[in-house]
Amino acid sequence: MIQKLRHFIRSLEKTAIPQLSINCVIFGFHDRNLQVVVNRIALEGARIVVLPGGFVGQNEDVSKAVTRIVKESTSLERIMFQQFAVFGDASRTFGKEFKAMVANMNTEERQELAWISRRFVTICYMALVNFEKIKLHPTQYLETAEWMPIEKSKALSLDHKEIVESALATLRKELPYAPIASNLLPAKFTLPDLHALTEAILGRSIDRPNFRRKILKSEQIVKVGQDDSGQRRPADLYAFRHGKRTSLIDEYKFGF
Amino acid sequence: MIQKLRHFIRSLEKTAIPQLSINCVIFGFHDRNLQVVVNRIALEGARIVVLPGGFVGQNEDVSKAVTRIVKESTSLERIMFQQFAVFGDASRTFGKEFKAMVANMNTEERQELAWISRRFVTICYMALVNFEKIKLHPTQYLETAEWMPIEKSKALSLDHKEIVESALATLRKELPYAPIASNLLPAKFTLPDLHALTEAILGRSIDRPNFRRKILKSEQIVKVGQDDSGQRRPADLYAFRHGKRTSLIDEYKFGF
DNA sequence: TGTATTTGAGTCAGAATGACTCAAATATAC
DNA sequence: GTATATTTGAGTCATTCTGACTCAAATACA
Repeated sequence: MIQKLRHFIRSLEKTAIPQLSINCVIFGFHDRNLQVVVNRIALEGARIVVLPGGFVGQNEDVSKAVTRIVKESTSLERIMFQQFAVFGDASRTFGKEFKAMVANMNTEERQELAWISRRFVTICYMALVNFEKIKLHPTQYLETAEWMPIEKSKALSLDHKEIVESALATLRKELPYAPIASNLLPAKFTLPDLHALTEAILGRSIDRPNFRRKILKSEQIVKVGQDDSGQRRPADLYAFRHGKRTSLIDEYKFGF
Repeated sequence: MIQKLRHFIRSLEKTAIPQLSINCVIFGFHDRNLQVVVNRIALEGARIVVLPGGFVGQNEDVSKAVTRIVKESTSLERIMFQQFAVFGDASRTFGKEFKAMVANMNTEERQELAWISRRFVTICYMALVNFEKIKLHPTQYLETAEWMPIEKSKALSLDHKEIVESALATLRKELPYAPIASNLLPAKFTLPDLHALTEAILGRSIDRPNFRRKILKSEQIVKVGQDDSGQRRPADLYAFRHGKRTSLIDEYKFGF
C-alpha cells in the first residue's frame, strides 16, 4: 500500500462526506467510436480499471466535486455534465480486489482503510468532451488516465461496467433533447463525422442520404468551409449554429 | 420538539447513512390535474410542507429505502420509481424553519439534533401512482400526508419546489419512452382521460381528434368496454395492452 | 487512365402531421 | 316531450416527413 494513498484516505476521514462517492462517465468520440475515460490502479498485484471518481468535501457542492474530478482526469474546466444514476445497494463496497488486499494487512493498516471500506452510495455523472482537446493525465493518487472504447468497458472493475451501460442508455435518450453532438465534436466537422457519431450513440446504422437531408433541413448547422484534408472526395465543413437549438427533434414535441 | 421525533433522530445516528437523504415526488392524476403527495410537519409554530422523504439504513439498499418511504405515505408496495436528480449544494441543510427552531433550544437539545443539522445530499426519485388506489396516511413521525396539485407546489419548503420542477421536466422527457400513462390511470380509462393526462404532463393543449387518431393507430390500448357513467355522451373504455410497448413514440427512433 | 471509394444531391411512394369539419349521444333547460 | 349545449367519435385534406432508393461528382490509388 503506497504511502500517498494511505495519507489521502486518512485525510478524507476529516474532510469528505462519508459513504458517498462520485463517478464520472466521460465520453469522447474518436476513430468513429464512443470512448470513455478510465483510470488504472495497481493495487498490490490486482490491476483494477475504474471510472474517474472521488468524494465530496464537507464544504464542497456536489457539482463542484464533479467539476474537480473531471478536471483531474482531463484538465478540462468548463464542461457540461449530467447526473444520470445512483448505485446504492447495501452490499456495494470497494470490491473483491480491495478485499483481497485488505486480507493481507495487519490491524493498524486495516483501521487506516476503515473509512473507505464501508458501504458506499455512488452518484453517477456523465460528461461529453471533445476528444482532441483532452490531455489525459494521471490524477494525484496512483491512477493513470486513458481512453477506452465503450465496447471494451465490460472489463471495468466493481460495478463500473453497469454504470457505463446506464450512461449510454441515458445518452441515447438525451440525444433528441440535448446539444450532445456539439460537445463531442470539434468546432468544425463534416457531415460524415456527425453521421458516424449519431450511429455510434444510437448503436445502429442510419441511412446516410436521409440523415443528411434531415440535419440540413433542421438548420442546426451551417457550412463553414469548403475543404477537408481527407482521403477521398473532400467533404464540406460545418459548425453548430450559435443560439439555434442543437437537438435533433423538437423538445417535448412527440408528434402532438 | 416532540419526544417521538427526538427519539427517531437519535436512532438514525446509529442506523442510517449520515448526510444522505431520499426525497420522493409521487405523482397522481386527479381532477384533470397532476398532483404530488406532500407531508405537513408542525414544528413549533412553523408549518413546513415537504415531499415524502427519509434516510437510508446502513444495511438497506437505496432502492429499498425508496420503496419504504413511498409505502409509508401511500401504503403502496409494488410501485415503479425512477431516480431523476441529486441536490447537493454545500449549503443544503434543513432550512430556515429548522434553524429558527434550533435557536430556541438549549445545548443538550441541540446536540440531539446534531445529526440532522448537518449538510445533506438528497437523492430524488419520482413515482407514478393510480390516484384512486392510494390511501394517504401520516407516517410514523408527525407528518400528515395529502395530495397537492403541482401548480401549488411553489408553497413547498426547503428546495422541494425545485425538486418538483425537476421531476416534472423529467416526466415530460420520459413521456415518449416509459409506460407513464398506464401507471397514472386506472386499469380502465377513457380516451378523454388519457388526453387530459397527456395535456397535464406536457403542460399544453393537444388537438383532440389528432391525439385520438395517433393513440389508436399505435395500438397501445384496446377497447374493453362500451359505456361510462359520465355526464354527456358516454365514452368508450380502454385498457393498456399487456405486452405491447406503452410508449407514445418508438424508442430511440428520432426519425432516422 | 481507369477503378474503387466517398461525398453530395435527387426521386418517389407511402405515412404522418396539423388544422379543420361534422355527426352521434346524452343531460339539462324549457 | 322537445330544444340546446356539451362531449365523444369519426372523417377530410393539404402539407410535410419518412424510408428506401438511385446517381453523379470528386478524389486516391492501382
